[in-house]
Parts: sequence; structure tokens; C-alpha cells
Amino acid sequence: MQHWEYSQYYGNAPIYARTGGKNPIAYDVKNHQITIKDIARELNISKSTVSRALTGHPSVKSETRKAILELAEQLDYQRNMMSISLITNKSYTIGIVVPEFITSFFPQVVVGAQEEAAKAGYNVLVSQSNDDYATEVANTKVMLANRVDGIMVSISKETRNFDHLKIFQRKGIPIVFFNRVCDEMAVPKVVIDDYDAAYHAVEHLVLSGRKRIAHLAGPEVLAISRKRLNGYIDALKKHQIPVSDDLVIPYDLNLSKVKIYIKHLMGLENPPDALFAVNDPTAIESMRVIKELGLRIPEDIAIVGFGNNYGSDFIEPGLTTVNQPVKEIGKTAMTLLLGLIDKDTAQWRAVTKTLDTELIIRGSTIKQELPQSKR
Amino acid sequence: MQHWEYSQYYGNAPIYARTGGKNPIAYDVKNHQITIKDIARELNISKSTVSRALTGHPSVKSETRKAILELAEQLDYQRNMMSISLITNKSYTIGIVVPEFITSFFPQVVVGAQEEAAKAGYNVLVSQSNDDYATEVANTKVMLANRVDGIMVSISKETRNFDHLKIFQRKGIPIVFFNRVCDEMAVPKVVIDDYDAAYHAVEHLVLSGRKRIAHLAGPEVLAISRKRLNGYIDALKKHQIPVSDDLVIPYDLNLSKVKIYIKHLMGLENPPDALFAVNDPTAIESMRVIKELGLRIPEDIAIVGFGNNYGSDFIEPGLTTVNQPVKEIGKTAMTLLLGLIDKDTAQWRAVTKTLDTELIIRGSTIKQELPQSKR
DNA sequence: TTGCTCAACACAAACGTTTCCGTAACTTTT
DNA sequence: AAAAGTTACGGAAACGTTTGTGTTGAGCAA
Repeated sequence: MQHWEYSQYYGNAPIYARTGGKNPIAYDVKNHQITIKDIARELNISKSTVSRALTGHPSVKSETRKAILELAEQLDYQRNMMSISLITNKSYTIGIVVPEFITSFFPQVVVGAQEEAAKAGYNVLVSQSNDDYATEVANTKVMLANRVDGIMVSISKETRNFDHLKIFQRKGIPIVFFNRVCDEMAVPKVVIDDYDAAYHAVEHLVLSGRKRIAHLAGPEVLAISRKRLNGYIDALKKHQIPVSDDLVIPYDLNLSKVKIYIKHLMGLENPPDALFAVNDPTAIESMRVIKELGLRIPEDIAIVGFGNNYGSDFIEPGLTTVNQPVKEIGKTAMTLLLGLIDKDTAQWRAVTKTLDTELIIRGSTIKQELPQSKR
Repeated sequence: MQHWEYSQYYGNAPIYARTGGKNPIAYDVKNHQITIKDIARELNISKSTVSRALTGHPSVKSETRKAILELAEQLDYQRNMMSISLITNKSYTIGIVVPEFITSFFPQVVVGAQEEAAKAGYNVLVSQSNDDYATEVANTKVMLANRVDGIMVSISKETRNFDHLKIFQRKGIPIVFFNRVCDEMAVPKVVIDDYDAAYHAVEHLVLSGRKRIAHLAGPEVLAISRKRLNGYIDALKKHQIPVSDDLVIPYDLNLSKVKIYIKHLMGLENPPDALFAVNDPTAIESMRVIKELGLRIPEDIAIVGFGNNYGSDFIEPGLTTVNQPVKEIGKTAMTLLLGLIDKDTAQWRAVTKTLDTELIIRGSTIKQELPQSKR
């Protein structure tokens, strides 16, 4: 939209529209939006000149430009993005599709993404699906109708069919996946190395002496669940610890079920001495149940989470967990996406960016000398 | 937009565009968006008929309508909201302006709001300002340029000037405030009774025997801070407890400063035996510092927070706090807002909806018989 | 003077819809 | 059978911009 050296009109607007002096303009402020036509009429020039002045086109005399910009400010003119989008076939809007907004993860990603988008003059249309497939599909339709210039998506835990996302590919609208990606689509992705992170988390449990390590896994349909599970399995194998099916429970991330699973696990004749949870909410809920059972953490059972969510530092004991660079994920995905827009689709490359994680060791796995709660 | 009995076109789209049989249509799928013109040409009818069929206008023969809808599905047609907005002067978009996305509060509000909006066929443009005034102003400009049909806003902690919001009033775009409202603007608001909630929270401390109750207050520029402070003061007065300036510390909600204040308070020659924090993050951070100092909660000092944020239930001891109906706030505000759209501005009433709160009593104020961490 | 370039602007088409108005072909009423 | 009404559709204007092309007059070299 901007090809010239003059800056676009983004001036601050005064509260009351008025002209300088002798020639007050009477608009019905309530319902008449100021358009370039109003400015043109007022200044006795053509719409095109006004448009060029506002967008910074060079071929407009500086005094004309000045008069236009001043009047625009006075009238509190705001560009109508609808018509601009219509004619330029660009909406300057990026869609972000996330499965939930409850944990701090996705909101934080959105913050990072929005920051990058704003720098480039784009705004974002956020929609969350409550981890519901039908809602996710409906949300992507909205994105299409609103002609987003690209979408960033993390799929719901129910999503097995990707037709609603492939439409974007066919229409030449760039997609970038993050976190929960779709393996069968060859588009850019921003992830962390879930396998590696899980491997090291479990290895940490092994190295601290645990032998029977349980895993509350995520739904198998999500790639991140499978990767974390594989990291778990390989870490055990590496250290010659048998992988027992009894100790691996995939579930649908519905927290209310955690209680059942934990009770089941701790009721086994040979209960686990450690638990690797697929994410922090699961780990935290597990800790609650375990405390309820009167068991000690980490003495009776050590816990490792995944995500370093809000709260994992102040729960007691502190939760050992995998830290992911949340905001960075959002920024990276958005940067990748913006790089695809306006670029020939033939040049798109399905890169996968893998961001670094870090195992944060806290009291849920290693007894720590914390300040006592007694003096 | 919809006045007739037939449903609008929102059909599910197949992945590959194709016509039934003998007459395949060759469109450059990549860059040509399907328009009603394409459908009209293919069927040898006029754009107006196609438009009417898609919007559900009654005066189109059912077989014609059927053919149009079928072709639209096959071609994967999606309405271009830009042109619709342009002609109807409605964007079907609601702007939501929030100060932050870190605590769970605002994301939750957005979820509630989005749910209501979706029901009415609106989508939302969310923007968070990082509690920065300039960003908030920039964000509202974006909302204007995008011709939102209304905005829901909770102001930043820095906002003292409301010109950027008054513009909406002048342009006849409805505003609804929630949580952090602007007192000087007569528009609908959705709040909780901060005064009353704070009063009861503090009274709870008094009734449990505390005499020296400190208050880590929010910035005075925010009405919610002042109201909570007043509730605190009046509860003390009611019970003949002197209000001591030493024990009231207003701060800018920058959590890194909490440590200083707590150390200061606990270092007083006559330290407080209770703390009322302006919000949960403040309370939780205070608890961390207090534990670090080797003090016991609630024996040495009782803590009350505000908000019932994520984590306040599993921190130890559990945080006594004021629960607010978060999702309900979002839903109520959105419902109020949607009610104003398309209604004559003369009929707008600046109602203030006050939602109920509830004091949740946990271990941070009352020693509770919790299951021990030892067996 | 003539011809040319160039700055500065005007004119008009275009983007994809909606919607008012018009009209032909039927259908019903008289 | 003529008049009136109805059904189903086409034509065209309009929304607020951007942008390619046309036009005007000034400045300058020949």
C-alpha cells in the first residue's frame, strides 16, 4: 500500500471536528462518516488528489498536501479499511485460531504474535474454539469471509480432518501452524522439540533414581502427545527401564478425569514413584489429588509437568517442568507468516522452526532446602 | 442483513471446486476469489438474483435458488465481508480493548464475550495494550479504521485522558466499559461492586480477629482501586479500627515492587497481622515474599486477594479471595453492546450492571484442617 | 514561435456486494 | 377479454477507496 517516501496519514485526531475559522463545516457528526469526498469538496479538489496526499504519493504539491492533512485531522478523518481492502484485495488482518484461552499459553502466544503484526501494520482476528472441532471449522469460515491475509493456527484436540484448513492453501492464503500442528500439511510450523524435551524430562526422573515412571499422556490424535510419549518411551529404553502399559494413560485433557487416573495409578500393587504429565494443568491437578491421598511429593512420587505455565512456580512443592518460550512462539510464527504474504506462492517453503526448551527443576522432583514456613 | 425466512448461505464447502459433470469450470484457483459474478455468469443469470438467493430473499424461484446454492458450494464461494460492510455500513465486528493478557481474567472475559458475539453473527477484534496508554490509543484508531460496530473496553492503568474513546461516542459507535471503567463517560458499564466486595473481604479479616490490616492498593487513577480502598477504609471504621496511613500502600501493579513493600511492612515496629491485596497476583507474590521471610500464613499474617484468579486455589495455603463471575462479565458486556447496535442513539441508556461477587474463604485467613503432606 | 517535457491535478473505472426500480410473463379478477 | 396483480428476474446505482490515463499549463530548448 505504501510505495513512497512520505509517511502515511495516521495523525492524532482532535475531539471536536471544526475548520480553522471563517468556514465552519456542518456535518451530522453522529452518522456521517467523513470520507475523502468530503475533504475534496471542501478544498475544491478531486478525490484522487486527496487519496494521494493521504497515502503519501509524491505527485502532489506540498501546500496542497498540507491543507489536506490539516483538514483531515480537523475532521477526524479515518480511512475506511473496508473499501481499501476491497480495492487492494488485502485486509491487513491476520487470523489466529487457537483451541483455548484458559491456560496462559495461548493468550501469551497471541500477545507475541500481535506485537509483530502491529509492527507490520497488520491487526489480528483471534478466535478460540473451546477445543471443539465444529467451532474451529466455523471460525475458519469467518476468517475466509473476512479475507484474512494469512492465518496462524493451533488445532483443537478433536481435529482429525483438515479440509477447512486446506482451503486456505488452495486459495493461496498462507498458513503457519504452531504448537499443535498438522502433520499432513506441508506448511511452515513453529514448534518446540517435544520429543527431546520429554526425553530429558523423563531422563531427569531416571537419573534422580526413579524406576517406575508413569505418564499421563495427551490424546493420541495430537502430534505433541505422540512426540512426548515417544520421548518418554525412549528415555526409559535408553536406561533399560521396561515400558509398562499399565503406567501409560492417554486421556482427553479433561482435567476432571485426572482424579480417577491418579487414584488408579496409586492403587496399583506396584504404584509408580514418578509421574510425567503431558502438560502443567494435568501435573498440577495430579499434585492436588496426590496430596489429597496423603502422599508426599517428591518423596512418595515425583512429578514433572510440561509448559511452565502460570502457577507452576508457586505451587508447593514447585513443579519441575519444561519451559517453552511462549511469546517467542507467537512472534516467530507471525514473522514467518508475514514473510509469506505478498510473496509468490511458488517461493513458499515449508520450514519448521524448532524453538529451544529448558527443563526447570523444582521441588516436585528434587527435595529442596526451601525456607521453612516456621521461624 | 437478514430479513426473510430462508437461511443465509453458510454451507460447508468441499475441498475441490468442480461442477457436476459435462461443463467443468476452469478458474485459476490460486488467486481468483469466486464472486457472485462468477456464479451469475455460469448460470446465465444476473448478479442480483445470485445475491438474493444467497441472502435468502424470498423472490427467487426455488429451483433457481437451489442451482445457485449448489454451485456456490461446489465453487467454495465465500462472501466477501469487505464489500458487504462497505454497502451496509456495518462490519459485523466488535472491538475489544483490554489492558493485558497475562492474568487469566481478560482472556476469560474475551471468551465469554466472543461466545455471545458469535451467536449474533459478529466476530471480535481483540487488542491488548500491555497497560500502555499510547498503545491503547493506537489500538482504538485501528478499531475506527476497521469500522467496528461497537467496542468493549477496559482501560489501561495509565489512561487518564479519554478523548480516544469519546470519538466513538461522537461517531455514534456504542461503547460498553467493563471492569476498569471510565467514570466521566456516560455509557453502559459492567462491573462488580468493588466497594462492597472489599468491605466484606476486610470485614472477614476483622471478624477473624485481625487488628492491624495492611492494604496493598492499586493505582489511584483506576476507579476499581479507589473503590476497593474505600471498602477497606469503611470496613475498618465500622469496626472501630483506626486507619493507618502506614499500612496503605498504593502501587502501580508492577509485581517486582511487591517484595519491597512487604519487607517494609513486616519490618515496621508494629507489623500488620493481615494484608488485603488489591488483586490476586499481588496477593500471591506477597505470599511468596512472606514465606521467604520465614513467616507463617495465616498465623503471622493473613492474606486476602481479589479476583479468584487461576492458581489461588492451589497455592498453599489456599488464598482467600473475592470471586468474580469472569465469563459472565464478558457475556453481559457483549449482550449490552449488541443491544445498542442498530438502535437509535437517542434510546441509549447508560445503565451500569453490577454482577455479584462472593468471598471464597481459604487457608490464607483461616487455619484449615487440610490433609497433611505426611502419612 | 513551435515543440517538448514535466509537474500537478482531474476523470473514471474498478473492487464485490446490496438494493431500488423497472419489466416481462403469468395468474387472477372483473 | 381487458384490467389488475403477482412472480421472478435484470439493470444500474451506490458504498469509499485506489490507480491508470487524460489534461492543463508552465518552463525550457530549439
